Amino acid sequence: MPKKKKGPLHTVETVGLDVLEDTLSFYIRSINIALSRDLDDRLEGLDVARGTGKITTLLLVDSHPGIRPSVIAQLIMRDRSAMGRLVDQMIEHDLLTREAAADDGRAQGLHITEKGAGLARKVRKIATKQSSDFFAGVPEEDQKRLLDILRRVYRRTVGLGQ
Amino acid sequence: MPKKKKGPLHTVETVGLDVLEDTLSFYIRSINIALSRDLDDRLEGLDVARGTGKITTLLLVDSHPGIRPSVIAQLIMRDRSAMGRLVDQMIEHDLLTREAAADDGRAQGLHITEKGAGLARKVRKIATKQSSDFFAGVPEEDQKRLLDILRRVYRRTVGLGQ
DNA sequence: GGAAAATAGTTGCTTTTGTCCATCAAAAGT
DNA sequence: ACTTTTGATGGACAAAAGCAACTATTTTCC
Repeated sequence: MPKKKKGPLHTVETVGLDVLEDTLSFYIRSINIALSRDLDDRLEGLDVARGTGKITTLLLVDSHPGIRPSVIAQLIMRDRSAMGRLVDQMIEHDLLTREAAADDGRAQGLHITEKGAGLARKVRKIATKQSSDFFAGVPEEDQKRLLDILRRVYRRTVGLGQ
Repeated sequence: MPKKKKGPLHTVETVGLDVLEDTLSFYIRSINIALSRDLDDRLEGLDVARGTGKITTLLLVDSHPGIRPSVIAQLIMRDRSAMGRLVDQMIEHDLLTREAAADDGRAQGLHITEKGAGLARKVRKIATKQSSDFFAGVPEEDQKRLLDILRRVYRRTVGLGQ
């Protein structure tokens, strides 16, 4: 009979997650934390640290010149004031420019700068690399399926038809 | 020929997500936001609002009496000081109690209160309900597979053997 | 044509949260 | 005995998110 090891009853290895074991929210939340930290590390010093939406904003402005802040806000589920501040930051870092929209006096159009475009290229690589790293060991087919499901859930949540 | 509709070039419906379209982090982040807000709504007034780890803590303490704060901290990926404050809050709300661990003078064991146990029962229902609501329209089999993948990624991230 | 409602954006404020750092006590390893 | 980890606490600080109020423009609709 093995010697009784003294120590805590419940350790990280032995505890079950209760009902959370089969629940979306727990995993999503945890993985989100892990993913964010990891991304911060990978973006070290890249002017776009702390993924509060900067990455999405950067890429969207790069691929959709003239896009409006409010559109991005909806996509990243933030309110306009937060979005405004985000844009301020990025302009200070010389990643974007802001112009009045031609057709609507209330709105603005965002445009990428040279520096922003360069950064966008790097960020694209990093983001896709991270994704595939986290998927290490998961069969290609499952990856696709997972992304598919998440995409569907996301689109429904944001209020886009499937 | 259809009349040219004036309006912004890029709308929420028409923009693509660039490279993020196929990237884990974006969806995880967004869905996390949506999920958190939704959960807050469902937990309205339930003493465990704002899901910063309270839910996980509550359930874990309920199903693992005597569990230590530091173990929970690891599972929810927070540092001990944040965890301590979390426990403080929950003790104030009379959901938990804190005792010195019998076998280790530094450590504590957490225990659930009556009130906490009652809340845990409600929270379990709410959490599973939310999960299935978000999965609406996704075939059972895919749900299982998705959770499976997320579980694997999570366990690896926290540092548990597969 | 004009009043009312909706939309885009900005600003200020408050609250929450998380992180960093130092400290202290106990345990484990040498 | 000593040094090094580990568990927990407290303070200070910074980032971030949510709210509400306000301006300016546009759209709606009577």
